[in-house]
Amino acid sequence: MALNRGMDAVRDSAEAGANRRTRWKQDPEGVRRDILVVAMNEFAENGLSGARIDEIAAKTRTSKRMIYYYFGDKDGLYRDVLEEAYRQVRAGEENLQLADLEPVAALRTLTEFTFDHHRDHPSFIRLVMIENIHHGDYLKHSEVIRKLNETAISRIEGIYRKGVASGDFRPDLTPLAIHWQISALSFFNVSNRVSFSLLFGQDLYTEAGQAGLKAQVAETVLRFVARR
Amino acid sequence: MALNRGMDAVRDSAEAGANRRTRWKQDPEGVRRDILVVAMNEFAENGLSGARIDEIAAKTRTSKRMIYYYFGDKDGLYRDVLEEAYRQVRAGEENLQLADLEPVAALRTLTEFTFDHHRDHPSFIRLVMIENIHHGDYLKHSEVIRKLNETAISRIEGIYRKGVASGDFRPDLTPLAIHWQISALSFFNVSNRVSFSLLFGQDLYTEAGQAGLKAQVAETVLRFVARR
DNA sequence: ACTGTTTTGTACTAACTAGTTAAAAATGAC
DNA sequence: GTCATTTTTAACTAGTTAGTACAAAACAGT
Repeated sequence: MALNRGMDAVRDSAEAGANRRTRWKQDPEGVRRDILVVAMNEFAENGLSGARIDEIAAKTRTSKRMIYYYFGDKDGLYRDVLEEAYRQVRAGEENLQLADLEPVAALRTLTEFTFDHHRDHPSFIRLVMIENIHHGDYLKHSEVIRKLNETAISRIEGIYRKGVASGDFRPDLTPLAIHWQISALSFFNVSNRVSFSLLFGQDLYTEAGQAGLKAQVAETVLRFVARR
Repeated sequence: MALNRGMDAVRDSAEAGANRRTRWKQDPEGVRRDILVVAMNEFAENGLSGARIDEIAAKTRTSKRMIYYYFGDKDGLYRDVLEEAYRQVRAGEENLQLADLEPVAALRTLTEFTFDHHRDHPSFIRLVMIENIHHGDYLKHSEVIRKLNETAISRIEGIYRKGVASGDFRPDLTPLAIHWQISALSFFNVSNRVSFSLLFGQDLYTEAGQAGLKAQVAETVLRFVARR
């Protein structure tokens, strides 16, 4: 029974990646990815010390042995999960085309996109929360992640420059400050959803409430950068 | 050696509470409080599953046995820590006197106070983060905490009403929405400090940076509620 | 068929960790 | 002095958990 499940899984993932014939042998990449996906959920759900290797193993198509084969130990797995999470989220941001828009519209679009994007990636938000609780011990040692974040700032810088030039934006801000505002409001909406709705009611987290909140956040950011 | 430490500790806390003669026997309240303080730090620092009862016990003046004597189990201790944290933070907010101020000044004062207050209570912020990661499992079951939060909203409501009446504030907002904004910006500053400064530099977290950020947050809130 | 890589299963261990037992001593109210 | 409450000490248990040992099979390139 357990043996059958294992065999089928291997066959499935082999078939899935069988388009290209002569590259890899079985499906090491598939197995790695399978483990990463499951581990991301488990770490996001339970924290670093809360997540259980046996539980992760049970939810993969493969075995605990393979986790150690590919990731060494729990910390190694967590580190790779974190990097993968950042990579996924940043990859999703690349589709944005803001160059054609006028600055006000561009900033509104970017803010609303960020709001939605964070909302659509709660596991990522939770991993960032967890990493903050751990004082960034793992973020510190990942060079990969730092490089992924320069884009965010330079994207805003482009919009902001145009806005100042056109007279729509006030000239005394930094792109970093604007990014901080957008991040704070979009992040908090996801990170503190549980406690906020528990203490102050669900109104902000209905579909209508979220739509209103998104509009409110966009307006806050626009009012913040607007010339007086 | 360990014995001496234990004995001295008892004597210390007994002396500390020895002003009133004939009330309590030894110092059960003192012991409870000692444990709570240590446990709050440990839970805030390491999370619920990351915190170790033995470690907490070692850092108190008393013993592991007493933790179970007073709090039953780990969950009970965590629950009491959470309630104590909320009580402390809300108690600190009571000194605020905003009734005399005009609405704009009152809202600025409240926002700046909240910004500082969150910054001065990182352990509380971390406990809220942890509670959010645990889906509010413990917050849910605490009736004490819910009651502590009605004040926050009604305080804002008072200011907001006056501001709308005076024509300073626009009339289409709810006190909850304003509270959300103030909370989001003040909370994020503490909760995401590690990851943000790691990814985007320390500039916002120097003394000057924080002063600027506080002014910026206050201005954001004021622009948000201002009439156009 | 040969060979190195990938994959699996099972059982194991060594450390850790929440929680307990049990007995005794100190304390203070009466 | 009696007695219930509070406090201490240190060993112990039972369950959990990260990580390993070992043996063997399936696979793919040659």
